[in-house]
Amino acid sequence: MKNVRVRFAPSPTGPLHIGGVRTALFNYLFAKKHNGTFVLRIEDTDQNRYVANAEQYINDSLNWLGISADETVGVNEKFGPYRQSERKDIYQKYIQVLLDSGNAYYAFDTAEDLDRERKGHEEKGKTFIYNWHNRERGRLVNSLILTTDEVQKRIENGDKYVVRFKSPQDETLEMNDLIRGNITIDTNVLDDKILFKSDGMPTYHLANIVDDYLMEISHVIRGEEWLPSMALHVLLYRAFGWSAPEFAHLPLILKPTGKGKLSKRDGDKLGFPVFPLAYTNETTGEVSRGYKEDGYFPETVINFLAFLGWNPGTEQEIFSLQELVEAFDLDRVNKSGARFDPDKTKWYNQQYLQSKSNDVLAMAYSDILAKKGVSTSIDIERVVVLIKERATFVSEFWDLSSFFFRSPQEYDPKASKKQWKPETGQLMEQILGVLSEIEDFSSKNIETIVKEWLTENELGFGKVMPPFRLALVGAMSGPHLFDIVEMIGKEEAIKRIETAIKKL
RNA sequence: GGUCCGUUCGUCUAGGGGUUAGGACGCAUGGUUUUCAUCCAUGUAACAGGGGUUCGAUUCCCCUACGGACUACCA
Repeated sequence: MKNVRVRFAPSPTGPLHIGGVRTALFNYLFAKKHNGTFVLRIEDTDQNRYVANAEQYINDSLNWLGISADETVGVNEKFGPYRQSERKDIYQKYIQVLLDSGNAYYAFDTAEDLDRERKGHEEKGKTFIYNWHNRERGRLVNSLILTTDEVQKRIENGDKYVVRFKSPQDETLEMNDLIRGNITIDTNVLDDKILFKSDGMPTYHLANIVDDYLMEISHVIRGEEWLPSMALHVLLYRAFGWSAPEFAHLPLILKPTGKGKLSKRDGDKLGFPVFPLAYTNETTGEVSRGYKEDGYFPETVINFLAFLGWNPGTEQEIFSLQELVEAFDLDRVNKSGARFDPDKTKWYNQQYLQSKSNDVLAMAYSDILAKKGVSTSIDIERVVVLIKERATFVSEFWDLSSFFFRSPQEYDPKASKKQWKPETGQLMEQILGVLSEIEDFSSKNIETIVKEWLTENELGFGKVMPPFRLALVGAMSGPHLFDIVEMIGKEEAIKRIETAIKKL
């Protein structure tokens, strides 16, 4: 494939949803697979919805995931500027081209008039389409109906106007989508879309086509919500006399349950993030959780996102970013929407957590301990070795290992009732004696000696070991008991047993 | 309502004219661990329905149903 250039073109209206992140990822993978260029363009043509910190958020998210753009604001600005708000004069120039060639026209209809038309049609069970059906009826006010003089007068008069695309009549458009194949559309059902707004800004449609052309975009990979606009876009390329890029429309990410596409509310309701990074809405102060802050690794997010709508056709499910680049292929992207499954994301994180080296995990855990104000002489890495296999998130480490750093604050009531019998105290007194005499306080040695003692005295394992664990841990869970004994040391072990005897 | 797109286990999906329709998550059971978790094994469960085409259709075609997107001077 020659000179692949793709773009991710979000509008900075808030935090980047994982659906958007997935689109960015697929663009990135496709670009890298073909030694191409991944462009990030900021589509900020809607001044009303603009959110100041959103652009930074987009960059931070892509950086965290390791899929930063090759070209964007401040980076290799070969075709800049990369913010559409800074390209106004360019659009002005190109809309004039369309006006001159008769592919676009001025329209003076007010929003209220159009609303009335829509409602009127609706009441009659009809659909209002702003195109040749209505152009000639005289109810619309535009340069196709008005004389040149009238148009001129209105503009000079300062009348608000928009520029609309003049869509062709009676034509069947055949288009190709890399994922969906042939798509046919009758141009008679097409709206004469607004290309230029009365505030002097282009709409998405115009800006998008002009920029993709000028930035030499070869493949447009975007969400399925754009499929209905594809005809307009193809027509625009034709009107300009440009050859259109290839299109690929990605399937949507759907709610885990119920109807519709994944939204922020689903995350709130079911308890999972829908954003890569936590985000604070500056006006409402509302905080949305993020995958990063929830303890997911960037590899996890990349991996599960890649598998939403794509698969390699093999049984391999764990892919690094580099492996994804090699395996990725638009041919293997699905057509239908994928329901989001939070359970599977956890499974991915567990897989990645297990594959992390102990010192890396120990470092992450040290940070958590420091924040909790826990200081210890215990080797954190040794703790990590003992607990990591039962964890999905680093954030679970504390609950899995707090007993290494401090004696039990309380005893699990259910376990106490079941394991601590009237004669248990006596047995624990005995084990105290056994422990205090052990010189080589290593897990193996303690285990051997305690087991010998149990056998010699014909004591049941089930009578001694569970309360022993309860005394040290406070619950019936945790790593191998003798590993815990070794780790906390003789003195502490004895202390904990004494406390348990008193308390239980 | 209109237009377009889609439909394989609960979920993500593989497959594709003749298969015991495969894998993963989840769930269940058993084993390991005299704890819990992990791990391992096993099980659970699907081609939306109806017509064609064909010797044969889950696979190709049509219809219906259902789902989704779009239908803004938002992207």
